[in-house]
Amino acid sequence: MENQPLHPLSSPPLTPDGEPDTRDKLLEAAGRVFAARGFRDATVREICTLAGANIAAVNYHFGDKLALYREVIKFAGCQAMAKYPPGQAFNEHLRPDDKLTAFIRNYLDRLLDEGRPAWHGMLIAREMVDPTSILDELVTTFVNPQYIRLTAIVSELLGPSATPERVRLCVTSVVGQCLFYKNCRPIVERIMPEHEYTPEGRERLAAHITAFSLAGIERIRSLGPASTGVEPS
Amino acid sequence: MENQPLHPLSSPPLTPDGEPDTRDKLLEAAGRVFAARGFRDATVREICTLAGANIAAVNYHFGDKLALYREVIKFAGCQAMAKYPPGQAFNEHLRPDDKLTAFIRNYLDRLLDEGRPAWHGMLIAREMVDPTSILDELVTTFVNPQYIRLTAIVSELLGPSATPERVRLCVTSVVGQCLFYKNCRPIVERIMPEHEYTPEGRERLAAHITAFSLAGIERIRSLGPASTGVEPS
Amino acid sequence: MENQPLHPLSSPPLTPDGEPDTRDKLLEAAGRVFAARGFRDATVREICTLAGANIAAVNYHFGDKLALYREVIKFAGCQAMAKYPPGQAFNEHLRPDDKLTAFIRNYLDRLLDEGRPAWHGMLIAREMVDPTSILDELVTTFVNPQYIRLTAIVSELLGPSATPERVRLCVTSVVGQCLFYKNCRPIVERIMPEHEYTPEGRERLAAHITAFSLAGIERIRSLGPASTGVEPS
Amino acid sequence: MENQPLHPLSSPPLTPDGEPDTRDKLLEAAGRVFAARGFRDATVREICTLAGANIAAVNYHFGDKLALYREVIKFAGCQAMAKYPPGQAFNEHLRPDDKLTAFIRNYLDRLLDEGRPAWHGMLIAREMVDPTSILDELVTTFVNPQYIRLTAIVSELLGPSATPERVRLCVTSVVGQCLFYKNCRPIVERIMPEHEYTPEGRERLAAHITAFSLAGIERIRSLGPASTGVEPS
DNA sequence: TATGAATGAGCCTTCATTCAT
DNA sequence: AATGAATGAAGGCTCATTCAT
Repeated sequence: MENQPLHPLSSPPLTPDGEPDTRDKLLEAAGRVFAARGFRDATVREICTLAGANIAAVNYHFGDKLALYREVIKFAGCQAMAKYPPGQAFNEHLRPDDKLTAFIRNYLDRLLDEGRPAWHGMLIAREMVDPTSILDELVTTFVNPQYIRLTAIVSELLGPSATPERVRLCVTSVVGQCLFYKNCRPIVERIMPEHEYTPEGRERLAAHITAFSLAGIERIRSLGPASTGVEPS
Repeated sequence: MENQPLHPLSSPPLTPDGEPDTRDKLLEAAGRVFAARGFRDATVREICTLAGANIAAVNYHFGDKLALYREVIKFAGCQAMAKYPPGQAFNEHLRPDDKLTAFIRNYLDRLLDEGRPAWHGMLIAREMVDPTSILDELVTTFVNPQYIRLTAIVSELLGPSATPERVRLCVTSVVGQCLFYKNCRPIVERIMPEHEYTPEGRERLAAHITAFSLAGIERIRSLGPASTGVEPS
Repeated sequence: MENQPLHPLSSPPLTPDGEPDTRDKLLEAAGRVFAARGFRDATVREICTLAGANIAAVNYHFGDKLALYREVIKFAGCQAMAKYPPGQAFNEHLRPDDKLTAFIRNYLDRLLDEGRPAWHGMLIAREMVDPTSILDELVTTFVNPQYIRLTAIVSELLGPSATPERVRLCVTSVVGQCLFYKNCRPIVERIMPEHEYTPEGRERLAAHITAFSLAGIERIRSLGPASTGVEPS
Repeated sequence: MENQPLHPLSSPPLTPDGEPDTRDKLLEAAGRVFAARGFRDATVREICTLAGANIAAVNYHFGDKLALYREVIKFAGCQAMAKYPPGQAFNEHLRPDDKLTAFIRNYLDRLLDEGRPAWHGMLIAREMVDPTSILDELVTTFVNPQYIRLTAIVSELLGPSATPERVRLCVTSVVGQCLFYKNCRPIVERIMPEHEYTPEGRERLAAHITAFSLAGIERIRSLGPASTGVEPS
């Protein structure tokens, strides 16, 4: 809510010509501004100023503010995927628990990165609170593939007798633990300031979530066949 | 982003005098509008119209829009706590695992309620994305007591040898699982539409998270003394 | 196309309090600006400035520019009718040719007045070139009653055997002669500068059109029964 | 005010080279756009798009938007005259009343044509409401010759004793009847939808106006010598 | 010769806030 | 105690025009 001006810190990606495209500069600037202010609070003026472009540049290159927003989200999503490619997370030849380890590690890396790809998570988080028409597109492109992969891993760990509901619940248990540090960062910083948002902290976090989740999944598996996945203990 | 008008559904809380205070009507209306649109997108005009008050009423009664927002968040927080009092969640005489069961149940109820107290969670979720100066106050009043209680429960389950970091990680694992359904509801509805946001669904969800978490905590406990809670694999 | 500033010449209608309403001042100013520039070229800024009001006044009092335009047209139409009431033009007890005389006189007066009611004609003329959704409303309210009256008069003059088409053609012959001086004034001023747009000139014009039209109508009447209203002479 | 896209219906006039000039395509496109939207509402972008030319083509070929407008009006005027050449209307060997018949017929044809030459009338009509500096030029080139011819015809019909004012008034009576159907078409369509804007309708209309006007002129002639053309009743 | 990226002025509208009553 | 008329800053967007290529 309290606005402080954004400074042109990191240099935008240069074209081989040595000068970055105006379009790319706008994408870069818009990414930062949208992430910092949200769609509504972000102003086209600030974006253009930050990009060193004219006020009409957004309209010329993207049509309008919303179309720019769409492009930025796609752009940021691709950058995030490019910086942290799935790698071992999608390797079918690992042991099931190693698959989960790899998945969680990769997921947390992408989620908690501090660099430019961080926009993506920020923007998705905003969509969560203020869903836009592009949320569907976002889900299809970026969320769904991850969900399918994690479902496969968890299914394998739960064994063939697991009901779909149990699989689903376990999947969300894993994802929820990861997302907490992303979504609730302001609270984490206030209530547990000792938590380290560093690569090392991320590594320890990944190890914890993996251990915790494997135990949880095993327990659910041990409950045996059930219609609801929930029995009185 | 797409705005649809808010209808005056539930009658505002009447004062014993029979006529609800203009101030209260504003609080009521503002709660709904802020929750539906966010701070920035909410307009003073809509709030006043919904409250049946004059356009200048907000400034008259609260000073300005931000001050009204503060009041609303406190107001909504108290309502949420009133509707779902901690109950057994703070009962010291239960067995540790029953304490956790009670806590998770109570927390989920408050989090996923569909009625008026839902504003509170909505507003906190917005604060998470757009932290305001009132977030500190919010954390102190509503979040901290819950955090302390859950830390105590988890500490008891982990045993005396658990490091603070391990306690903290387990606490967030529990909370993260619960919050996911609140924070990421738009995604849940798209990617797993079979999930039921009903009292029954909530009950099954609580049972799952409790079982999953108890197993996770036991596993972490079994790791034995460690400085970091993470062992080299 | 060439814009020259409008000066606050005539004082707006004062309320009994001595100070004209802002709303009325806006109506007054908008009437002049719309008439001078057309809907599109007129700017809300100029209107507000001329009215001595704030730029947001239009939005506050009328909603938006188009709604203001609607009000202005109604306002101007009522003023025009008030300044030149039908009078004898609708008197049923006159001889038919006197009815026509009265009608043409009244019509020309309203059409060619130089004062504030002139906006009305100007605005209708603009609607003719750039029809807006309010043209229908305009036709119903102001044009239709006149058309019905003139049709009655002409019918009486043509006698009972006249076909509807003949009546219609004669009506438009009368109206067309009158409107020419309104619609094509810029051409009249260039091609026949000796024409006087004065009350006296109007009087002579009315006499001419009446004489010319009565002869025309009689001729059409004398053609006798016919299916098309047009026979080889 | 309500804009609907213009479709590239008729093929632009090809040069003998086989490929229409960009300049001509612009003229063609501009004619349609200016006629449909008016000078101000027409956008250079739409004109260029419709012409399949670059956005900068207008400024390159014509200097600016206004200069293009001038060219278009001349262009359209020549086309209209080419499609409906005066023919018998300027034949000196006809009987006076046949001259009038021919003139009215030719004038209505040019006025109410539905094809490309219709732009001309449309554009002149717009000039009537929003006179531009090119109106003078327009009057000199296209209006004046017609006016002179009609004046001659009417003078002959009125006889040598007719005052200039009487001649003038009769001329405008004739012209006014014709222009009504052009200028007030939106009203005609609303108030007398049975009127047919077809070649047959035009023929009947011409016959009516001719008969009506001849009678009117004869009546004025019969009034005898007078200084004003108007006698006290 | 012709293009398309880029400009900057200006328009309509929205909105929180103020002020006289 | 409360109102409603009025304000002014700012936002998104459009459009004719320019300029380097």
